[in-house]
Amino acid sequence: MENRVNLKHCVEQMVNVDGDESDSSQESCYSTSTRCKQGIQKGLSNLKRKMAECVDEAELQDLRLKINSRERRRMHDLNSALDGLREVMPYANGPSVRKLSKIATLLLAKNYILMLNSSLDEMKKLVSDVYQTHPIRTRAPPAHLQPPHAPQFSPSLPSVSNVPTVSGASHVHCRDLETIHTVVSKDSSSHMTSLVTPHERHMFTSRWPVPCACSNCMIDSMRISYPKYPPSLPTAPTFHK
DNA sequence: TAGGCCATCTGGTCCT
DNA sequence: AGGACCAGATGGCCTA
Repeated sequence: MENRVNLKHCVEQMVNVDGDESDSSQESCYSTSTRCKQGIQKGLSNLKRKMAECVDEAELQDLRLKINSRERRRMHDLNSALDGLREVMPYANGPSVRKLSKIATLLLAKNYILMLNSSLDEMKKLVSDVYQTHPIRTRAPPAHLQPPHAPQFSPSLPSVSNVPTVSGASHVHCRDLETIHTVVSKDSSSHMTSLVTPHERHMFTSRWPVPCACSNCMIDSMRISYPKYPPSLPTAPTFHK
């Protein structure tokens, strides 16, 4: 926090710089920020004007605290929203499981939405096929009786309840899971039980290249979406307590 | 110990 | 004018 020194002094310097462009004292405060320099060249910003008006040190301090508090609250709200997102993700939610990082949460959410959309399309196609195969015996319900939303059941969808909870694992990949999961599907239970991991189930049952929601597949997508970030991407996401 | 992730502070910019 | 949003900087904590 070396640069957080003497607010009053900095503001005074800013004002001086605006009054006299040849003043080199701006370098002491803003040598690290080109954006600040650009702002100085444009003239007094609202904030600078406001802070310059605060002749009293205590008044200036109060203003700073107020702004800091607002920003803190804004970031807390953002984090709360991210927590809410984590809760509905098809991933371990147990108390002993480390939290997904922010970037991992967002990318997993994106993949999950893609997966849900594809599952929905697949379901629509299956329903359409059924009605075409048995046009007489199976008749579509009247339009006014049809539900407004897509059916909730999807045999190929690794829903929140389907995806296993792995406690205490810092690096989780669907291929690494040793637990045998019994897929609750009346139509395909015979062969589905032999697929031991969610990843295998996913790859077996997905008709299209739907992204798998497991952490490692998600990281693969991170590499595609963010070729430059992070500079040295781990092979699996890290988790926090 | 290096690197990743995070919270916080800070000033600029934009919007209402 | 005030607040929201954004990005840069910094330091702390944790893990491999």
